[in-house]
Amino acid sequence: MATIERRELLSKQVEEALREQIREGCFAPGEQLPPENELAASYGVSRATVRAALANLQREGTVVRRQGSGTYVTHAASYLDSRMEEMWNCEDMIRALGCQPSIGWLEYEESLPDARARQKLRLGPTETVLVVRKVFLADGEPVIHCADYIPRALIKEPFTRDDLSGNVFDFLEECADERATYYVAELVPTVAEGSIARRLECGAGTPLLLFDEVAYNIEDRAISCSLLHHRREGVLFRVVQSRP
Amino acid sequence: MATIERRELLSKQVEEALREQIREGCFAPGEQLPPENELAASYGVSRATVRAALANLQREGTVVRRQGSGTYVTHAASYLDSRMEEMWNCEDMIRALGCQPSIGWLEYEESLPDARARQKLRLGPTETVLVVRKVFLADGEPVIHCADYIPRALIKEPFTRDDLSGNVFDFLEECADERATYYVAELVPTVAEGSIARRLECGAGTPLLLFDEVAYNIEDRAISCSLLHHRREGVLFRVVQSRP
DNA sequence: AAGATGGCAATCGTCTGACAAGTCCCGCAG
DNA sequence: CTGCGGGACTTGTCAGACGATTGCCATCTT
Repeated sequence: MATIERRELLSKQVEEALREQIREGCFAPGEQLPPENELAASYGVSRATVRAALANLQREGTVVRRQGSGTYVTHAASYLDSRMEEMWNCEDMIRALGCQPSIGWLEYEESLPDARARQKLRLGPTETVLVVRKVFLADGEPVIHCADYIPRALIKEPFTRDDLSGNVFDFLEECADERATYYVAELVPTVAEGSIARRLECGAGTPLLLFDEVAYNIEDRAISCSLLHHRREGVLFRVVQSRP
Repeated sequence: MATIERRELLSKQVEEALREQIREGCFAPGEQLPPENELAASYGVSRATVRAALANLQREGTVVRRQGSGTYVTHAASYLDSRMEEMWNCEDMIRALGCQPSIGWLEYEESLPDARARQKLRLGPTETVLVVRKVFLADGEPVIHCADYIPRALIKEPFTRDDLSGNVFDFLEECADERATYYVAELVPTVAEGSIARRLECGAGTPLLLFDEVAYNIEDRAISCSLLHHRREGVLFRVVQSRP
């Protein structure tokens, strides 16, 4: 059964098109965008649709809008590729740093979840999870230690080791027909120790950033949780906050 | 000259009202919101305005909208108070952790900026900055070491030590008539050492989270930059990412 | 009885046209 | 040269309509 490609919302398409144009430099930071009416005409949509797209770009800080004046591209637009919101998988994260991603190590098992995962995934006492542990390399150097927990009951299709080497959201779409609509990540600064220090090939005491994530589907049910230990000298992520 | 209170956009007011109702539990996670037409009627605005508000709530992950079905409050809504986007100042940050904020130490000076600040603020070689360093306490315990750099030329009003004890954005609005429209924060995991370890009263090697921030006004000019060292066991921040 | 099918109402997405509110610029009077 | 309008332009809001999708329910088929 081939997955039916949901037609994407028009406003989403316009939003992506504008973001792409900004990314490519068609509109430079500081520059004023064409007025909404012109944008609407050039994309062949209504002004309401353009406004929905611009609202999203404004919320993410890519543009600012001033009533009576116009819509302007901000400096923050130059960080479009290294923004946290784009960080839906480790490989893109590594590419955003300008490095080549690869998998350094991978193991998986089916088991009863620990208390933490059971609570995060809201599982019953007998339900099992698929645990996938892997290390991502950036230009050959280990930078992320990742542990994904997926409720076993969700997985409907048989899978191979290869299916697990991508990111967990792609795996869920393929083998569980579940789509992650949003996730909640908790950020905890920590230091390397034990097996994680060993697998990341860094000394105990190296500063790490831990992401403790839970992903939900559109029905608001937890479909996976992950522990991501990030090791990296220098900037790890950028966060842009706007207050229109 | 009293600052003229800009009338806030209607959609922004509706957005804030809805967020408040959700925060207070009038609409629980999982619950369906009234249809857009009803919301519009009950707030006395047009449906377009309600839709603009809902679009923002959706983007921040507080609600999801399903065409043909309705708008639903998500689990992520329960994290509304501990979300990173609300983190425009250290005191709120501490309050979000359930602690009482206070200032433990404060010093300031006017000086030539170091290369880092000069570059971030795009200053000429002779321009000076006001540097404010302080330590925030949560229930009496030091948790944040903060260093703000403000271009001296921006400050038009005389100020006292008290003006500096609030957050930098309030200070800028009062004494420089500048409003921060957005900021870019870079997250760096690090460990305590030297004077920062001493002022945060923690041993060298304690994991810290460093925020390297630059704030911009609506004209996209850098108006301040800050270095924030956060010390805290357990969860520091939550990030919600949605993919509608 | 159980499942498949079709229609219907509810809801969000998009369109159209208009007006209000705010900003910017330029000419004009002083 | 300076200050003051006024008009053109742009974003914000309004109103009403229709299209697209979903969920429900009655009906039909097996």
